[in-house]
Amino acid sequence: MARRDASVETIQQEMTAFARRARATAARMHPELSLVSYTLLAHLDDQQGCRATDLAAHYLLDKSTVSRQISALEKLGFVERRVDPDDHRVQVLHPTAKGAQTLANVTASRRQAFHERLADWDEEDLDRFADYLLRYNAAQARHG
Amino acid sequence: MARRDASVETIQQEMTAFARRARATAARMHPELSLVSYTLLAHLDDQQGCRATDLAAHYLLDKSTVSRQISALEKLGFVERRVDPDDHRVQVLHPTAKGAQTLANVTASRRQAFHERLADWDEEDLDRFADYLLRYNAAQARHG
DNA sequence: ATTCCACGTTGTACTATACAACTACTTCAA
DNA sequence: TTGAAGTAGTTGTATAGTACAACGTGGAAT
Repeated sequence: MARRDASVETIQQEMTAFARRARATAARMHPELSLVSYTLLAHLDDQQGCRATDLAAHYLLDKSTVSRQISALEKLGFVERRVDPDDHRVQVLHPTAKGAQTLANVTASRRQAFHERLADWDEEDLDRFADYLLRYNAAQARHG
Repeated sequence: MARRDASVETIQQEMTAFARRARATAARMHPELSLVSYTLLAHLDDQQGCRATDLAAHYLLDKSTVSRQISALEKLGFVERRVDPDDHRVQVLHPTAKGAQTLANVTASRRQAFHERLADWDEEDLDRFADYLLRYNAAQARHG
């Protein structure tokens, strides 16, 4: 049991340390797109457009937070709103061409940073690490 | 190379997803001690006291940020300042008895949450996951 | 003794966030 | 078919965390 406790303790400490740094690191690397904006824009790109409400539900954010983030992305010309013809309350959000391009640049640069950090890992370790993270996040989603 | 790319992509996505949620989760679980306060207080406890400058260096925070965080912890009665007799510019920071007690409570509750999330993992996986996180964070510290 | 450096605080500004109150629109049921 | 209830989104307000710049005070070195 002692070994198990030690592993859990390390996992907790390291996940916490990572979380503390993540925002600042992202901001330093990509001043043009904060971690939150990046995530929202990536989701729009991925889903081929969706509603603000969907973003809020998916990322556990208040709808007012999403509303303001989307306004900011719109001011930057990265997102456009298309009113749903079937329901005039709804705005379907899409990345603009410019937004998609910026997203692609940031994604490429993030990807490169991760590749550099993980350059000396062998494939088996990478594969297992990815699985562990998926499993951990899924458990967190279930247990709060 | 495709498998390697896929793993890196997953690691990136999952680390990002985790980072986005961490603060809010911590705030929900422990309203009395934010993630940042918790971390700083834990460091003081761990180090048997240290300077504000040391905290700033260790956590890559501006000294003004640390100053305000420490002020808040002091107002809550969780931290006390002892002026260094050898250098009157320096305040050595220590958790108070109350601060240490609160820290112990939060730590216990965090530990339990992690244990629950990781309950169905076997020991070998936990051990490897802990190693991977250490290795990842060490690499991030080196490569920014 | 003067200049330079280190430690910490305070003023200011910005971002992310939540909650509550509101408007506009849709749906459903009497 | 109309009125009640619910949904989508915005805006007002407040808070936390953060950085940068300017500052005061105290130590160190030439």
